[in-house]
Amino acid sequence: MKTPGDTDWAYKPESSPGSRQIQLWHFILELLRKEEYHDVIAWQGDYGEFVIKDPDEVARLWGARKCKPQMNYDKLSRALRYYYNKRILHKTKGKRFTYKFNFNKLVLVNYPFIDMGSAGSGVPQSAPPVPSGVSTHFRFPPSTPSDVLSPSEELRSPGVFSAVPRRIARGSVSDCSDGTSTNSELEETGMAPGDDRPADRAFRNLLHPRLSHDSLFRVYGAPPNPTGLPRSGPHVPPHRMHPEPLSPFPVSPLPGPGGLLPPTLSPALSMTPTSHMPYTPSPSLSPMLGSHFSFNPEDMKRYLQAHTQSVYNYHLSPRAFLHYPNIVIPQPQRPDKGLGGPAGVGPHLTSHPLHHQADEPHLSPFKFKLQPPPLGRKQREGPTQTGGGHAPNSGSAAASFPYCGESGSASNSSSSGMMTNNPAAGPPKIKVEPISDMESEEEVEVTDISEEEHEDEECDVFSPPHPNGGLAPPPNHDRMTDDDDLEEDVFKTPAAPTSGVGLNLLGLKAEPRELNLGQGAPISPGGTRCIPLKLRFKRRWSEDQRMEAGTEEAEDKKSRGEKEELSQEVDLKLGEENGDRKSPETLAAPLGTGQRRVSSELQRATAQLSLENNVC
DNA sequence: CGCGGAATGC
DNA sequence: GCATTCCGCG
Repeated sequence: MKTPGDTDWAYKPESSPGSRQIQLWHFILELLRKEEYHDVIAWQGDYGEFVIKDPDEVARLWGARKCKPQMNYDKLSRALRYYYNKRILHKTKGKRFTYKFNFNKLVLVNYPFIDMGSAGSGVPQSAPPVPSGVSTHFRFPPSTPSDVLSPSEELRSPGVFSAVPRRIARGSVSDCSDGTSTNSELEETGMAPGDDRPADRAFRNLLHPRLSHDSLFRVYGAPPNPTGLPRSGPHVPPHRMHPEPLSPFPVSPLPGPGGLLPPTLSPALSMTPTSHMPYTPSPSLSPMLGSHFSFNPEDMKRYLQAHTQSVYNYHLSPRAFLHYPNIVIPQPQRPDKGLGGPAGVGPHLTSHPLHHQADEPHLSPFKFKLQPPPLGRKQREGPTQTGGGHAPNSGSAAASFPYCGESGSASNSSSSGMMTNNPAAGPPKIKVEPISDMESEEEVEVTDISEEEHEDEECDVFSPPHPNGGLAPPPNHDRMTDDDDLEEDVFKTPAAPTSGVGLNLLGLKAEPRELNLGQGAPISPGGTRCIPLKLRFKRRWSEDQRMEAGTEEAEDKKSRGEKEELSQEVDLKLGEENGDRKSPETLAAPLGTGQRRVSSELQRATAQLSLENNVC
């Protein structure tokens, strides 16, 4: 059902300016971070909440940007509304023109570097939706200093957002020229000196530039509580939090030996140290998507370890491991709340740096999923003209959005054919969003940034305690049906490889394997039998789900929930009834308590791995 | 105001 | 995919 090309739209960097036209939410973010526009739109309220003070103006600006003179708030708001389903935004009820970014889910994958609030001054403390209160900027932790890029090199690149533009007057709409150059208005090449604080600036430069195009990596930590409100169950150890939300730089912008990454900032990210990830994927592949992936065991091992560490330390979703069927993922136990552990902050987006050597910027094939595709209306339409040639990198202004690159191969996709005829095993074309977790994540999801939401439900309407809790996914049917083939392919490939590789991998996984779910599935060496692997994964996945219950929004689809439901949905409902989320034990129950023990072991194993590999 | 379906365009 | 444009409904 899915082809590499069609599943990733949400993950691709393309959703950001540069490759295609700017998206509304990007634009909004852009405006939000500029003081010049604080009169028209500004952060307000809790994290992510913003109010459009002057709808018409915002619409005008938007229209200008898109060269749609006819734009008006009504239309713009429609577009905004579409984001509800995408979970990028939601409406703050009761407050006019007030919306809120769903930062828990949305991870600015594409724009992690966005400043939410400004740099200079503008940001209202209340507003900075920025995670971790750390600062008002999104940032992603550099892997290692070296990795981070040489300042010199990066300095020149103006972040699109970073600058301080001169504004575009309302009239300046003129620049419709673009079409592609997304930022007419922002063409600030240089940043306005005025408001950039050195540190700030340095930081930005540090972050964006190069890394930006691999935006895939960044993530953004979930913000536990930017507002500083006391929370009963803080995920973040106090000492890790930066007290001053406003301060863009609670920490030195320059990565120290340890890099920014340290838990301090955005644990969310797993940008594991590059040094650990010499994993070299095949060209364009995302392990999951690609039909093939070639890798070298050693790298893989390192990668795995690094990742494990990340997961372990930061609570990243182990799901990320799903990409590597041959590997048994140690599953860190999710501490029930009390353990805030290192992870503390939230988390959640994991990335997989796949590039190789440390000094290289990562261009990762991994993609993050922002959200499951909206169910959209029925199932109309079929023309998927994917590739439509985007006229992307027109190089010219590239300055602003350095990304572009990638997408090439995959994105073109060939998907169109499939969609239309999609034989689809079961439901013709139904997407099961609520449980997107399972369905879609399986293919690509790496992210999921919202794990800790359960503790702060107040902040996100869209992410109530997860009903999914009770769900006990069938080990192997149900949703496995149609992706099977593909999955199989993907999974198989790596395993099958000749003896050499295969063995190595086996060795790698051997250890964890024992810990893994007891007698999960027999696995044969050489990968002859791949199926088991798959099953194992499924299982793992299931467990994962339970462990992370609470994560996804169960309801997100509110109304939609009633529409088409699959049996799975029913299960979800069960969980929903119960106001509070189930304890892990409860959740685990379906699978057998034995697993819990296993988890512990896994945890230990993971820890060991971490230690061993704890290079950074 | 705000919502969301439908059609349409790029 | 992502709007844009219309539009009826509450």
